Amino acid sequence: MTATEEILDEVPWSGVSPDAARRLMVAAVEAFAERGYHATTTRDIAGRAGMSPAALYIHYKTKEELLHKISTIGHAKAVAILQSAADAEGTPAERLEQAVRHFVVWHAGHHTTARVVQYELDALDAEHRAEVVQLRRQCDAAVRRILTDGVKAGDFEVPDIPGATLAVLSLCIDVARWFNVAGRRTPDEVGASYADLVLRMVGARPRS
Amino acid sequence: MTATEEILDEVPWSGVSPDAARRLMVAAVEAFAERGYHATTTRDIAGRAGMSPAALYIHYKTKEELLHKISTIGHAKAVAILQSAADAEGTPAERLEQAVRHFVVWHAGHHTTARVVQYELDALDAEHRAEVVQLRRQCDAAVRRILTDGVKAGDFEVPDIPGATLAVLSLCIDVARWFNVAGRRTPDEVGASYADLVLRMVGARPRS
DNA sequence: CCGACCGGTGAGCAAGCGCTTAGTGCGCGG
DNA sequence: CCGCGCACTAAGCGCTTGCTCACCGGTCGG
Repeated sequence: MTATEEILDEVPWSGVSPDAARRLMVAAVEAFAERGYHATTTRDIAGRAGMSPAALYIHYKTKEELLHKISTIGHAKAVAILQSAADAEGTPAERLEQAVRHFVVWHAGHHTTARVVQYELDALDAEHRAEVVQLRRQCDAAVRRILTDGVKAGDFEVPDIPGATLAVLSLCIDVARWFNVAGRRTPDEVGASYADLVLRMVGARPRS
Repeated sequence: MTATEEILDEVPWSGVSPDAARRLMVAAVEAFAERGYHATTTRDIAGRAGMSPAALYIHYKTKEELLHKISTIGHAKAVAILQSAADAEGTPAERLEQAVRHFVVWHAGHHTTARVVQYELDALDAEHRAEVVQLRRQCDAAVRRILTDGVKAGDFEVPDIPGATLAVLSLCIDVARWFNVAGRRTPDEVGASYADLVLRMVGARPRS
């Protein structure tokens, strides 16, 4: 099994139990991704899960708690993907290639989840948002570490490492916005293409 | 006056009249950018404009019409920036540099407007959304034209022109999401930096 | 000097929202 | 075969929402 298949096979909330709570979470992810958090009603979520509106409140205190749980699970996965690439063996170019490819494959393959995770952050209340922002900083740190290593080794040519880190993450994250299952590109293709684009952005010397 | 200053000086809705309608539009842009379309109430918009809730409906039929007008004006500006760069004299690299720089300067300098324009599209009703999607296609066409010219001239090395077009626009658009006035970067700096990154992405030969 | 006009207001309607509560059906230990 | 616990529902509460409407005050042509 390839790393790509691993990323796509795993349903992010497979660890959520009981079954009814998971069904509600899946329904919420779909609804939030389609219409946005504020435009989604608790009745809509419960309806998609085949339950009455009140059932939601047996498993979650509020609608916002649902979003918070989704966001936390999603961000944890993002951090795991990027840190795993940053910690991997190999040249900085290989690690950056892996980071971007896996990160993009995840955003494309799970674009409904990713859309919620990346674009509904403002709907969280202050405390929960602060929690999630911490996880995002870890994403930033992982990418920055790879770039720094590459510059130190003389493999990358990057005048502004924080700026380049931001641009790389921004490029990958925005995949969740435009990726469309009906489109011609598979997650794998986008991942490979984006890895190539990013290596060029950081001025990686072609492998000899 | 530099092109950058021109882009930033012009308030996008300076052509909106009468004065009260413009004040309402400015208020709506701020509110939509801060909290999102669905989380913004008509009372909030009217309040920011210093008017009663009912005043909104003298100048706009619905809250959605306000969003539609904002979106149309914003997209028209985006199309103008990109087409102007595509039509400009100069090498493909120079035209691409100008397109990205001006587009990014606009997204950073008017990041509240840009956020609404780029991220609240789904809140439009079907007919209005279709209208705006047409304008977005023109953005795509302008960038694609520059890339095609560059490849034909042998100046760029791009294996997948539609894919690269998408990536370039995606990178620029996402600036509206993360750009923060309190941050250290000015719109000009981000624009210059992003133009450089994009030229690398398309494998532009360094100018001789 | 007047009355038509028009941008703006105060009050409020119908609908829909997040969430609660009293009650129901069902599985399971004794 | 009973009765308890619990996941779940029907009904609905209090509130906010987008939007409306009767009314008001300043301006201006005649």
